[in-house]
Amino acid sequence: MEKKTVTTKGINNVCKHNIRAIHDALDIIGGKWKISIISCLTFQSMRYSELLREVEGISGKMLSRELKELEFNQLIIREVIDTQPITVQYQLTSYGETLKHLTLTIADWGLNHRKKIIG
Amino acid sequence: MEKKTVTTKGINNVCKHNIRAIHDALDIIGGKWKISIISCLTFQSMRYSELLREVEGISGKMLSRELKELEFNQLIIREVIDTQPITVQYQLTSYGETLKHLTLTIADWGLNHRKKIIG
DNA sequence: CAGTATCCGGTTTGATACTG
DNA sequence: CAGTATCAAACCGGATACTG
Repeated sequence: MEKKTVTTKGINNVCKHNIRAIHDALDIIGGKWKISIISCLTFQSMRYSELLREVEGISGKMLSRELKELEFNQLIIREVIDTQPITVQYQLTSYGETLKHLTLTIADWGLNHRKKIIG
Repeated sequence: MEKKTVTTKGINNVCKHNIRAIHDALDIIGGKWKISIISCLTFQSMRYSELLREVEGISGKMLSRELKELEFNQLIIREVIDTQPITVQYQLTSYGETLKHLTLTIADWGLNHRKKIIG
């Protein structure tokens, strides 16, 4: 029951605890493009081809793969619209919207970082 | 000057703008382990071997590689302590500490996510 | 202790061509 | 339009052995 030992253990537990939580989060949103896609859909729902244009650098293969995973994890909904030819609209679920704060936090930091290194 | 056009362009610009910012951020903190390492060092500075224990699953090779990159980007400081044998202490820079909010946000979401899927 | 060097299989990713 | 199939290249990352 020595105080220092208890404190250290306390910190280490918080640390491991957080790492586990981070790991859980990154399992879902940790891909190379997922945060970007979610961020996009935060502003408005979009079609496949729109996302392809908006998410700079992503290939079609990667986009459909990442979308599939996001859908599987119930962060987005895929809606097929019966036009000719068909179009597909992607939108965040309400669960996906719980990531809004997270994506904004990352974007904020990235913006400040760019300011810092580019000046 | 039609209103709808202006609005749409505005949204798209915000979208691309955010994606660029996210991309900038992920360049720095997007590795498999970086957020976890930073989260760890948020609580206290640590030695190499302590990090190896705390960051579950990481290998020595990956840890030193990630630490090198974090140091290069001035998020952490590596301090060699002249014991016998030498020990090395890693700590966040004040710039690295600007990531505190971000890591907590991710950990929070991950925690809630675990609650959701495990119940 | 705190790493580095090497080997090597597995995964990720891009380019391109193709489909309904 | 919204994808899928296939191949090849690049990268990731573990195990092991080694160094100062």
